[in-house]
Amino acid sequence: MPATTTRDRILTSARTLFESGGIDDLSLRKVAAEVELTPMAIYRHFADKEALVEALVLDALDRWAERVAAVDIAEPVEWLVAVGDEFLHFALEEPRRFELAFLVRSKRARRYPDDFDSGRSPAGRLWMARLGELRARGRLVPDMEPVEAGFTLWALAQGLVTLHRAGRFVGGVTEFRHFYGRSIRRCVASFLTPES
Amino acid sequence: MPATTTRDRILTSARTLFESGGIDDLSLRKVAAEVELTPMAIYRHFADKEALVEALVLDALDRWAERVAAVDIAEPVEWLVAVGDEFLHFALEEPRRFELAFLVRSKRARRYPDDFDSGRSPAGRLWMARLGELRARGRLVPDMEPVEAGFTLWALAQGLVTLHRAGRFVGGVTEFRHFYGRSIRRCVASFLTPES
DNA sequence: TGTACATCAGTGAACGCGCGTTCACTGATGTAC
DNA sequence: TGTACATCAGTGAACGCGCGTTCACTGATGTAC
Repeated sequence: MPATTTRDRILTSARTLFESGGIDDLSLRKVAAEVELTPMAIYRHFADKEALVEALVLDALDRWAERVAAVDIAEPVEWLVAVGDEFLHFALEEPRRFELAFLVRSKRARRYPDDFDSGRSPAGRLWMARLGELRARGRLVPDMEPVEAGFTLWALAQGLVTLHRAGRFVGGVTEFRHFYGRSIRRCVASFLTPES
Repeated sequence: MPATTTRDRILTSARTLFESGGIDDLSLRKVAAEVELTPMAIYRHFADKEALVEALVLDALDRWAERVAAVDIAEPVEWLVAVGDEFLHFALEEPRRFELAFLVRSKRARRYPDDFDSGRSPAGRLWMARLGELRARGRLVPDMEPVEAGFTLWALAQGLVTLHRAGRFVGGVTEFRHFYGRSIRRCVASFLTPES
């Protein structure tokens, strides 16, 4: 038998509920029913509903950091493209966790440029490092700061995913993947000076 | 005295409520209170709440089409950049209408690529025309379809605005405007072959 | 070794809220003959 | 010219729902002396 704490079981249920129907499907009463507890028991473990959601956001941010850390490519440009792909996979495979990490307004959300300049964001630290490397090698276009390049790439990825999620892209997922891949590559390329 | 119909007064109230607090602030009961009618009177003019929201979406899409149509610049590249700016202004000046036009999932939403290829979207017709012109002049990068360029630009703009709305951008609005402008210009430039 | 007490997870009933929508209706206005 | 009737905007009460959170409580477990 797994030694899960009640707190963990609450979190797991909350995540499951959120995954099935987003924030509208997440109510303390439903969580309680799944965990087979009284709604009030939840208050023993979380101050209120907001605190529970914050915990879910943290979990989602961790998951994203994990995914980024798992990208094992040395060449910085290829690494950036691969992380761009990872962003899409995250959005497609765990759409609700993606939503928690990137769409929900939360105190835990990362902010440009402070959290990235300061390395407070684990995932941000990684892409800042690659972009910094490129800059050191003189491969970034003049006047292009690493943090600006990263944020722009992020915005493009997020925009594409948002439009896809909002049903603005008619074709199937495969077609969207290709479109997304081309866009990201083009965007990365536009930051770079041609290799000598 | 203005000859407004009850339907119009309902729509106006609904828009006002939506503008103040988004979809959560929009209830038939509140609309009714503002119009000084019974909630049930609304059903005389709209089938149900969803129909009312659809009407708001249509209104927002019209507003966007209007704004795009008002951009009076002949040179296609400059026009594209100006429309990119217009997108930001729309988002900042009428954030809720922007939300209705670009973030709410709706049957009326424009879809890539059908609605743009077919000219069903009034705003889309305009940017397709400019990009088509650039392509005819051989100014688009090889293999770049006008509709793909347009959608990519849209995605970048939407991503930047989404991140800003989600509080991911720390600096003030002015700083964001500059960042946004640079990104859009770079993106447009990346679609173009250098002028001969 | 036994006992008094604090801690802590969880209960159960209730409060007060706002929601979309149903149903059967009223009363004024317009229209056909 | 008068009358019967249809149309149509709007009313008012009620239904049934799910929500977050309050309050006072129970009963088991651990701990200090």
